Amino acid sequence: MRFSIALIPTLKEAPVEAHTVSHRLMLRAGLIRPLGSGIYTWLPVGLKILRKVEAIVRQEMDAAGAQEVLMPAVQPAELWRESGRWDFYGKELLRIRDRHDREFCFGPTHEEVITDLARRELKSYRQLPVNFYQIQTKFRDEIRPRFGIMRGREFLMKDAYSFDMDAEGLEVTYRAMHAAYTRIFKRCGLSFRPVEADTGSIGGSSSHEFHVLASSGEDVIASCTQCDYAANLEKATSAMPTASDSDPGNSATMRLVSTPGKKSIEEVSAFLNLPQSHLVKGLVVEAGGRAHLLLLRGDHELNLVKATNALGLGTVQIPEPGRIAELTGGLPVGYVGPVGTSLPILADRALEQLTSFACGANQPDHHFTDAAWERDLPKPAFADLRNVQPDDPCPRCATGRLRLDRGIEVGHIFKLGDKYAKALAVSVLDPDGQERTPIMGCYGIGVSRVVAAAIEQNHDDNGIIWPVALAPFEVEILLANPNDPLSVQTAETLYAGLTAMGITALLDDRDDRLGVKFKDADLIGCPLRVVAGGRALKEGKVELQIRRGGDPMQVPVSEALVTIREKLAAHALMEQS
RNA sequence: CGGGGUGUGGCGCAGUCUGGUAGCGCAUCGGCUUUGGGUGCCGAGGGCCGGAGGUUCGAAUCCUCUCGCCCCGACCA
Repeated sequence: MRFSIALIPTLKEAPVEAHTVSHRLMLRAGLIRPLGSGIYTWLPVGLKILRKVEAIVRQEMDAAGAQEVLMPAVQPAELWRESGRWDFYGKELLRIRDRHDREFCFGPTHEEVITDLARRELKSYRQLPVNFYQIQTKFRDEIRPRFGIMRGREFLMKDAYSFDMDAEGLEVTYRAMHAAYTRIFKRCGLSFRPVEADTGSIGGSSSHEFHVLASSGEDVIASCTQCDYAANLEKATSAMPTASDSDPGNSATMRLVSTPGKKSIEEVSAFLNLPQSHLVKGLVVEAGGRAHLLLLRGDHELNLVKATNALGLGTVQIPEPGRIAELTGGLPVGYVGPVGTSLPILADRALEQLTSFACGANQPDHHFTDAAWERDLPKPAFADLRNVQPDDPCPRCATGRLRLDRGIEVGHIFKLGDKYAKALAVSVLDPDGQERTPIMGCYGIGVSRVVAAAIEQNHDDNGIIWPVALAPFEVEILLANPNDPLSVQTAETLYAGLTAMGITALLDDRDDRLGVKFKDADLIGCPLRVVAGGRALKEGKVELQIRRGGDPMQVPVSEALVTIREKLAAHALMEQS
């Protein structure tokens, strides 16, 4: 591509509303332009990157035996009513009416459509297992779109849906997808991690997320420093710490102490001169239409997903501050505790080991100290309710410790079970001629999000640093002096030579100063930069520079093509290891 | 949806408090200059100041309504 005639509208400054690195760089490098909240046009260079990701995904899905289809973006409401999601899905579902006033939605996902296809076309166990996928535009009417492409409303997604005869079959398919995803992100040259995930509202028995590691990631993932245990924070658990870690081992009798105005754990801890780990905090939550008291160690943090799962009463909600007083009979926030409360109690399992602790006294401005289970209050039910913390012991191996990293979720695989197949009455005949409901799995990759995530992970102050596998062009040739015939000839020869070798190149042939071209080249971030012309050419050489870093090198013009090919190959190999 | 902010040439902003008919930098176009890190100079084009209504002799500026966008929160593969 020739820069001079291409639409590559680079910007010195990004619009103020763009804060995220990838959002700013995508705008500045001229990859995308906004059209509305959470919707973007992909410009020529940006589209090339998107297509690179698509191609890798497509190749690996095909190689894993999945079949590509393309389903409608617009789906009849009837189908969604059949699965029960028309009412359940909420406002995120963009609903539309046609001229006959019939209801439709713009698909945020395609379980219904694929399941409808399956019930029409799949009749026999001989047709299974099958796995269908598509790469398609989705629309989810997010409450608050943000971070540019990262969390847009319209986005490009690869979604796949598998049908197996039984759980064993699904297990095989699921593993194949796990392996395919691993190959995909590896080939993209990204640093990533598959983690165990909570199955959440979609249900199903098993789930893994694939996260691109980036300090700006929205999600927190825990992983073991010794073994391969990794899970997202919602799901991650730890081995029980040994009792001596936190237990004060105090047998003094329980005392009521005055703690005027001391509401937070920090305040109470400082006031009573006790470590936060010797305090028990009470959190009033609502679930299943009534209030519950959750107990956590003072230095621990509530995990809402775990609490929801443990209570088993539907979503656990944290009430508004005013509402808490209502639920506790007018008690100010900060003094709720387990001693003498009328609320049902669920305690984090870490508390079981505490032989004595301080806690709110259920009266304003007072706490108890040296409270002990069974002596001062009955032992409540215990469950894992907290977020793991760095250095917690690994739940899987004996020796490892957990570390926490930030990640961007780019892929998610699910064992769906028979939820949709049952709702839409899919059945196939088994070898005995009996009707059976197939077991489904679903597998998503946020294709457009991968582009943004790659930038979040690979950039510096000057711009994007593309992995070779995703780069819009593998090489950018800077024509140093457009008015010098020898420079022009060198650049053109290189450009033609690279093209003939199947190496994609961007030729910056604009009538501009070299400095301008350097800036744009850094911004756009092609893996290898070649300067044709200028001082190197005086000695019959061109200058090569790897965008990721290192010293520029000068090579004779005659050797340039071969050297470029070698460097790119070596670089790509390094990125995918 | 709750709270906060913001809308002025393509982008970044000033002007709004204290009404007098719109300005700066970048970008764009023309010319000269420069030519290895967003060169310097001269000149030009481009804005019904988000929209509607109101107050006023006069509104970017004051009032009312409305729309878009951004941030925080809750929510979310």
